[in-house]
Parts: sequence; C-alpha cells; structure tokens
Amino acid sequence: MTETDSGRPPMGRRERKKAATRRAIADAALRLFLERGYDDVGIREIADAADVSTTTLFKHFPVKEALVFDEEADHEAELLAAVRERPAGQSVPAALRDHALRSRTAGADGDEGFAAYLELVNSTPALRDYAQNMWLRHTAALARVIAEESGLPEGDPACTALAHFALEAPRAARGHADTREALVRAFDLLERGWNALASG
Amino acid sequence: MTETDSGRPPMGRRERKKAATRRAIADAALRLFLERGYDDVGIREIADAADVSTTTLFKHFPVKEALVFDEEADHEAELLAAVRERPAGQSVPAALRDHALRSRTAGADGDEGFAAYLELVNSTPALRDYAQNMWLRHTAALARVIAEESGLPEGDPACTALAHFALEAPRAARGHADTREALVRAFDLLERGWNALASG
DNA sequence: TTCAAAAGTTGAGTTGTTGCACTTATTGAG
DNA sequence: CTCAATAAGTGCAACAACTCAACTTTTGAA
Repeated sequence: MTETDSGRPPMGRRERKKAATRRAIADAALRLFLERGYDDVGIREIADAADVSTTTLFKHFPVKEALVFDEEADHEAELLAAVRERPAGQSVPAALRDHALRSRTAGADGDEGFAAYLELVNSTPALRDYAQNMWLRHTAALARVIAEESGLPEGDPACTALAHFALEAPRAARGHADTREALVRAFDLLERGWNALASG
Repeated sequence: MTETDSGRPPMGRRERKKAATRRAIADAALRLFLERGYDDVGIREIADAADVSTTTLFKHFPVKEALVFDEEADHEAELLAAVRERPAGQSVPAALRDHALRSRTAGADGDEGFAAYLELVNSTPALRDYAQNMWLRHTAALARVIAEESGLPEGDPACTALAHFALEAPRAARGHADTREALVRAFDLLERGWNALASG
C-alpha cells in the first residue's frame, strides 16, 4: 500500500502522517455518507470512525461539507487549461461548454463508485450549494485567462461576466429533463453573445 | 397607530396580532443588526428584545437570515411586470437590465436608513447568499414569462438560461469598481446572444 | 541533546435550530 | 351562548455544527 507519493517535494514523516489522518477522516466520512446519507451522519460519528477527536477533524476540514470535496484541488487548473489549450479555431465559450460536458458526464463507462458519489452530491442541497460556490471561486482566474485569450484588457467586465455565466451554466441546466441539451442551449446563448460582442 | 390594514380581506384579531408579533420580531432584529452587525446578534437576544420565545421566533421566520428580508414579498411580481410591461420595441434582456439597475440603485436621493440596510446586506456574506438564492427562486416564473413574450415553447431551455443569467448578473458585476457599467456589459452579452438566437 | 513548532486531545461552551408538552386566546358551528 | 377545534405562544431541554483554551505528544532540526 504505497501512499500518495505524488507530492513532488518528498515529504517527511510529519506531513505523511498528517496526510494519512486527513485521508482516514475523509474516507470514513465518505463511506458513512454513502451508506446512510449526508444529513444522517454526524461529525462525532465520523470522528469516531476515523479514530480522531472532533477538534482534530475540524483542523483538517473547515466545515462538514468540505469532507466530501477532499480531492477537489485543482479542478481550477483543468478549467483554465481547457480554455488555453482548446483546439485551434474553437471559441472560448465552446471550450467551456465542452469542459462542462466532460466534467458532468461521469456515468457512462467510467468509475463504478463515482456515480454514487455524484448522486450523493447532487441529491444533497447543502452539498450542491457548496460545490457551486467552489466553482464560482474560480471566476476571477477564469476571467483573467479569457481576457488573455481574447485580447481584451484584463479586468474587462465582459470577461468576468462570461466567466461567471459559464460557471453558472450547469446550475441553469439543472431541472431540465435533458440536462445535456439544456447545457448546450445555455452555452449557445453565451457563444452567440460573445461573438457578437467581439465583432460589434 | 392604525396598523397595516392594506390586506384586502379584512383580517380578524387573530391575524392582526400575529402580524404584530411578526413585525415586532423583525423590527427588533433589524434594529439590533444595524447597531451591532448581523453576526454579533444572537437569536435568543432578538427574541428577548421582541419579548417572545425563540420557539415563537422560529415559527415566524424559518432561519435567521429571513429576519432581514421580512418585507420581501412580491419582488417577483415587479420582476415579471418589468418584462411584460416593458416599453414597446424594447428587448427582453434590456428590460431585465433596466429592472436590475432600478432595484440596485437605491442610494441616490431616496431613503436615509435604506442605505444602511443595503450596506448591512451587502457586507454580510450569509445575507448576500441568502438574498441571491431568493432571487434565483424566481427563475422558473421568469422563464415562463420570457417564453410567452418571445413565442418560444414553454420550458425551452434557452428561456431558463436567460432567466438564470439575468438573475445572476448583479452577482457577476459585484467586485468591479463601476458596478453599473459591469452590469450593463453583462447584459450586453446576454442581449446580443438572445438576439442572435432569435434571428439564427 | 535540546527545543520550538506542529499535530492531536480533552472538555466545556456558543449558536442556530428543533421537539415536546403545555397554556392561552380566537373562532366557527351548533 | 357554549364548546370544542384550532392556532399562537411558552418554557425547556436537546442536538448538531463549530470554537476555544489549555495541555500532551510527536517530530524536525540546531
């Protein structure tokens, strides 16, 4: 069982143990959540299962919701890369659309347990909201990349607007029978607006 | 001191007393919040100030944040009217933009204390989020009106998208030096996209 | 070896929110 | 008018998510 040694600077015993506790907590939490539902599992219970105190738990995760998004670091990098390294000739909104579709489509042939994970998140309001807010935290970074890619001045409100709307699009699509199509239509609106903005 | 008798069906003693307690609670809460800040006032304190029990308080307001948005009923009606009764020749997104600008501009010459109220809401994250979620609850209704006005089939995802984005626009504009201009630019994106969608 | 910082523990407290059992007031029907 | 149903309100205890302060145990390095 060789641990996560993907951390480039080789980490000492200290950090390794810390990471281990963190994972123990997150794993216990996710297992319990999947078994019995997010709202029916208390913090104390998770702490017990991971054999730590509740205070320790909160030193690793600021709030209960964060337990579910442990391995969430650097979706931002992927997001920015999706725009920067988009296929030649593709528009920025189209790249964002494809990225959204890719991120949101994890059911088809992929991981077995990952589907259950998505189901957990999407069916728990507290988690949905938390996840959405996490995405919105990338607005500024995304806006900056959009500005670069389109030659607009950094800080141009149009870039922020596009970034924000793109990150909100999945939420706007929710509730429609065909989520994918709804997403595509939403991005259609953005794409056409963006093109008109550039040419106008 | 003739109370709020604007309720069309004349209300009996019961409902009048209920409304009175409700107002007593909301008033006490707002006063305390303005004096010392939202986070530094506890529920128990508010209940004491209004001379009711915390149980009673929660029978009138489901959560703490709701105390601040007491008189919030029927911003929805105004919103829908702004679209339905827009000046001839004006586009739907433009009507939404104007409505957003109108709602958001309450500082100029208007109420004295109302500025403080806005400051309270905008400077408290919990309240900002709550308010935003309140707006988003009108998405479905707004989408329906947009569909009617534009002849698209009810439930068309493009309508939901426009509705959602329009309601998110103020949030996208926040953080920019010139909020008004940022708002206008965001709606510009939507308007052009919407037009292209119609003509394409 | 020595020592300071980091990780973890314990235990008690605060805060929003709910449940339960109970009292009082209003009302509508007979 | 009477009376039972209903709704408002009370008091209190409890819970769950978090926080705080004081203290012990590693662990990395000087």
